[in-house]
Amino acid sequence: MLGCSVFRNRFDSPPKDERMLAALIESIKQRLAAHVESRYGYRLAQLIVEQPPKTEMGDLAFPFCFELAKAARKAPRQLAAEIASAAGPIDGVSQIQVAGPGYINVFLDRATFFKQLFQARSTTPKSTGGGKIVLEHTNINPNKAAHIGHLRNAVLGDTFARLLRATNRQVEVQNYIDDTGVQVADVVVGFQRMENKTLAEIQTIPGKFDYYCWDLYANVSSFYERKPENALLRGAALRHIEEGNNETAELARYVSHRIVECHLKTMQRLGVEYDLLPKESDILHLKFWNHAFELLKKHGAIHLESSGKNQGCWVMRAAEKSSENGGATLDPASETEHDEDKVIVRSNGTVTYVGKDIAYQLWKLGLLGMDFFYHPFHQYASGHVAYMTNAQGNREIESPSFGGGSEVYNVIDSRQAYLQNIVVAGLRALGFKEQADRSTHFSYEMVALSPRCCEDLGIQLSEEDKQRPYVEVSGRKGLGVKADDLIDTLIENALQEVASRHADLPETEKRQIATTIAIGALRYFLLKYTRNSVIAFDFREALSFEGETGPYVQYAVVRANNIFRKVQEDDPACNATAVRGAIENGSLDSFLAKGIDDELWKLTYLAAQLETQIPLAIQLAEPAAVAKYLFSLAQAFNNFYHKHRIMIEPEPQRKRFLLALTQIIHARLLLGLDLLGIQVPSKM
RNA sequence: GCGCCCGUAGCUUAGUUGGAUAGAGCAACGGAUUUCUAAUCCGUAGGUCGGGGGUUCGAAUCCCUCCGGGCGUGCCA
Repeated sequence: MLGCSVFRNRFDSPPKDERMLAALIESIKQRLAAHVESRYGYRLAQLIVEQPPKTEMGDLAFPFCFELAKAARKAPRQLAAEIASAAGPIDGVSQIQVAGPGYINVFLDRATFFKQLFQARSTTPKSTGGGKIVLEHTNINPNKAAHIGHLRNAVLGDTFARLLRATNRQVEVQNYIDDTGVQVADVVVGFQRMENKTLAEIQTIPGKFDYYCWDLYANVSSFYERKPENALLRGAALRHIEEGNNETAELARYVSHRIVECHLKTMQRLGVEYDLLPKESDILHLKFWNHAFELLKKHGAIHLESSGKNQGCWVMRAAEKSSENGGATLDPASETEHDEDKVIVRSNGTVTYVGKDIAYQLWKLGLLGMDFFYHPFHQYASGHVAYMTNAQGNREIESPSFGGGSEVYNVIDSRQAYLQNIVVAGLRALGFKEQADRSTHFSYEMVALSPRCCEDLGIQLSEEDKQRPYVEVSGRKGLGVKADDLIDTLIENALQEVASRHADLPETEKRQIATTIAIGALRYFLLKYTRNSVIAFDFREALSFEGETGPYVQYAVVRANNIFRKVQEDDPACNATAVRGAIENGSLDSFLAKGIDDELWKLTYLAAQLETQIPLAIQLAEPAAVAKYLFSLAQAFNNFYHKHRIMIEPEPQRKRFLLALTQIIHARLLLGLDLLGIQVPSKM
């Protein structure tokens, strides 16, 4: 379905160096640093490399002469001139220039670079070592349908997992199921007390169960407000669910499992899959918490409060949360002022979510000395199986091993930063300092609704809310855009476009193309914003297929495929094998030696940068960096597409060169999109 | 009150961890298609980077302060 078959095996020959650009930069850096040290006796603290503002000024810029100027007591520009003339020659570098007030600008050998880039098999540097990474994302309360906020979480987490895996890291994706929380309890109360339904009756509810519960959940709030005694039902239900082995717990189990199935289905539409679904109920029933509780008590990480507002609770104190060694060094004078304290165990003996989360985090890092049982829960079309935890089972039956990660990323929205800090503080208090350092709260801002979006949805806003830049999504109020609705709308819109362009295609193919475009649009939309930017959701922007969107990038790939196909139809000798051959047997050397002009070099160099963008995106934990980069590459390619008609290019060598460049870009766009979880349709 | 985040063009935003002339998209206006399909491209216009002070060769980026907005600070999650 992707690309045309002729070009599929274009990277058959072994690569010279998989990390060609990164390796080249590294070797140039080392050369320059060594030169500076030997000549000026100065060791540079860090060697910053950047890109000059214009291609004509060079490919790499080194501003270190400004730093060196102080130590060497010379003008930066003079230093730069000395170094530029004395540092060469360097492999892969054609010349070194002095620029501006003292930059050292390096020009790469374009012909050599182009050939190496063409032959590079992989554009992702493989990291060495590093154990398993446990990546937790999605974590939707199993009591209602997924909404756009959940989609942002899942797409960020899924994309980050893809990026890590692309660099050869082992990643285990976990989707935590809070099946014993208040939100599930609320829906259970709704079924039992508002609708008076038995389990058997609930089982016969047809259609989208998550949608049914979405409405029910929204109505429970007003049910609680109606009579004070109604509100007491929640606590009772929660207690029954936690205890297990009763009718309420059975009902909760059915509801949560059926909704988890709905969530998996929704997420699969976006290409998001999981390895493990750990359930909170299993953490409780397997006494993970009891064990963690003992550890916390033993290390003095939590205290039983004997007076004040938290009397009878086990709390983690503010001082302990920030304490490095976990020792309680509280000022006795401030004993009564504990606004920052966090209750871990309530006075009725039940544990809060954070407490359970500490136990879970310990297990994820292999520090608990306990394990779940597992069973296959869901098999994907790919054959991949998502396992679910169990509170009982047979250890003899072979199941994959889960947990015990050396690093943990928790994809959780930024509003929970306080709680995430407490979880990490808990690790520190137990003496697991290194593990605490390797636990990352992968935080992101919420998806809110723009006032216009609320209008579109027919939601009445108060005058106050209308003045706000955005309105928060609220599952409790049923205020939000459901994920499946949004995806359906996107597909319908895309289908209209496809139908208008390709009326002759069979219906199933039209729908398949529309779906690929819709998912591409949605994933890109959720990824193009950096993590700490609030997305004020707006239908017009989310449904757009033009400008900075997923379909724009997909379109560039489709165009490249069209070039390959058309050119070969027109000139059978000009196929992928011939192009590769021309590069490898040196018959293009004379053309390349004449020089790749600035315009085409700029494009080549941009295409090479995918491999530096990936580690950057991982280091910053910022998938948006890859999305932004791909858009700029697609944009540059579209410009190229208009300027150069490859099919009618009369000069054979130039024609092969342009095709080779198109292949280079096509391969990077395809790989980059795949890392974002975006596929490319056969036609657009 | 305290803590964290944000403020860049009319709107939505990026900015390579302090570098050269702050980039995009949308919207607006003017152009380009008998084409490797225009879900595209080119051009025009639009910026006191919230205000002020500081740090230094150099600040949208770091520090201080003020203004404006958001989130958190639950025996909810």
